[in-house]
Amino acid sequence: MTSEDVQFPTLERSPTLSDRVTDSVLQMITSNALKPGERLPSERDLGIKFGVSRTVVREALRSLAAKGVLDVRTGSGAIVARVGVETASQTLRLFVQGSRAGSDALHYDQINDVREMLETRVARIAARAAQPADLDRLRELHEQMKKAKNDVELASSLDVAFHREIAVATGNPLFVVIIDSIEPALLEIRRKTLGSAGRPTKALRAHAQILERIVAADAEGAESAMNEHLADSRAVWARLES
Amino acid sequence: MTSEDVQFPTLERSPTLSDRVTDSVLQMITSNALKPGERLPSERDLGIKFGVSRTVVREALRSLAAKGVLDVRTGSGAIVARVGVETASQTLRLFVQGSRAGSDALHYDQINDVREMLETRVARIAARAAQPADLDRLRELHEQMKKAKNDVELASSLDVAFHREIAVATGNPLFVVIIDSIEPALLEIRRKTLGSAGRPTKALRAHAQILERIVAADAEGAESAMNEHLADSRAVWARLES
DNA sequence: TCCACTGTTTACATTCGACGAATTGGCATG
DNA sequence: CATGCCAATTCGTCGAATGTAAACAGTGGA
Repeated sequence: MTSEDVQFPTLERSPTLSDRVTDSVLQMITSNALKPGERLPSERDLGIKFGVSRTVVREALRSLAAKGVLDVRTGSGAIVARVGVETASQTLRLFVQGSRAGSDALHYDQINDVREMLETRVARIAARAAQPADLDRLRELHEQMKKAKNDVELASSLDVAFHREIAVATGNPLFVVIIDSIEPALLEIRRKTLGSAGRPTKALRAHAQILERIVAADAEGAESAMNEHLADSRAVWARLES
Repeated sequence: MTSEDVQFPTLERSPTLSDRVTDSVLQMITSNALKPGERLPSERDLGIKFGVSRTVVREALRSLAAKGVLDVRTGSGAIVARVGVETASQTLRLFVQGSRAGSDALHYDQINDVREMLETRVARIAARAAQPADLDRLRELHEQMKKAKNDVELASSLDVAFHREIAVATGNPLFVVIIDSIEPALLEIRRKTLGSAGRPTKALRAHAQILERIVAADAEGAESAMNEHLADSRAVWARLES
């Protein structure tokens, strides 16, 4: 009898030792057995507990630190951390960037779909949730953009930053992370559209109106103002692309 | 004058060697100097190039692998990869989970804001973008959920999976990642609301209508059907919370 | 000529041991 | 009781050695 009817196990790409340690520790964290702020045993002790060398433990901890769930510092040890906006944003940005190539590429229209969905809703929510400090920052960014009217590069950054700040004003970090993920694409678009004649002043006017509606806590008004702004922006982009 | 109004710089503790190597390689990747599919030099060679030990290189590569930008396999080497949906979703989920505790906690209402924003728009886009295969999967999930009416646990999973599949049907991976990030929260909610009397059949009816509108490629109809479904779901939730 | 097998080489996986550097906490001193 | 110093802890980095998996190239047979 040859090996014809043997059951081939679903050959699980043998996880490396450090992968297994990573999963194990990660699961302890996600299951809340280890809470943020808590300190893990030393690398040496972990190695003993898992029966692996310290090198393996180090690589596992290093992976978790890269994911943002651990903060490991010299002399102190590894501390369970909460994944911050920066980490989440970075990963999502890498995801978007990576998805923009290849056959199943993320098309510009798809990013724009996300943007429209996000920004209209964000404008609405910001209008009813913005705190005084948020409004101050928005005003400040708007003023800076007025002054930077002739510097396309700087104006683009400020433009995108203005939109981001509206997301911050909602008080919902998820909105911030999402807008961060498409930030490079937005910046790219902005650089091109702002070069178009008359765009800077028009964009400034639109921003002024959005800001005014947010300050007035007018959710509907803020949303429709943002909607117009986006529609206009889209029109300019369509003209440039052709 | 004491140290009352001095600006304490966020003293950046000296980046470790492997952190610097990580940044260096990551920058090569984001700047497209290294394209997806390309192979990096061996760990040994990298160590020589950077003037560090192989251990340091290994930890750096391991970090990048955790971020999803590298795929390192035994015998072959490290290959630049595109960050996949799974990696992005995982990080975002960890972010959401971590944000649900503490004083600045992510409140349920905030997750619901994201959900409403996402699902209404997703339903609309899916209606005009869904492919036959997507529709098949949606129908299949719906059928399964019909059968699982009495198993709250299973029905909850299928319910959430149905919503996720609508996001998949848009063909836009960003929507999928976003819905994945709030999946645990959705599941939690579903488990509770589906326990309520009469909910299962009502949810099934709503799903049937959404599915029908998507199949009919009726964007407006799909959006409003989803809107009703969400409003209803929210009402049940509000009743349960009080 | 083409294909399958096999041995070699390359590259990662893991271990051990050692030393340096940063942090912490306790202890001695004034 | 406050201060400053020392010692223990823990991570950071290095180097060498051995095991394992994948790719490669050469060989023999059909």
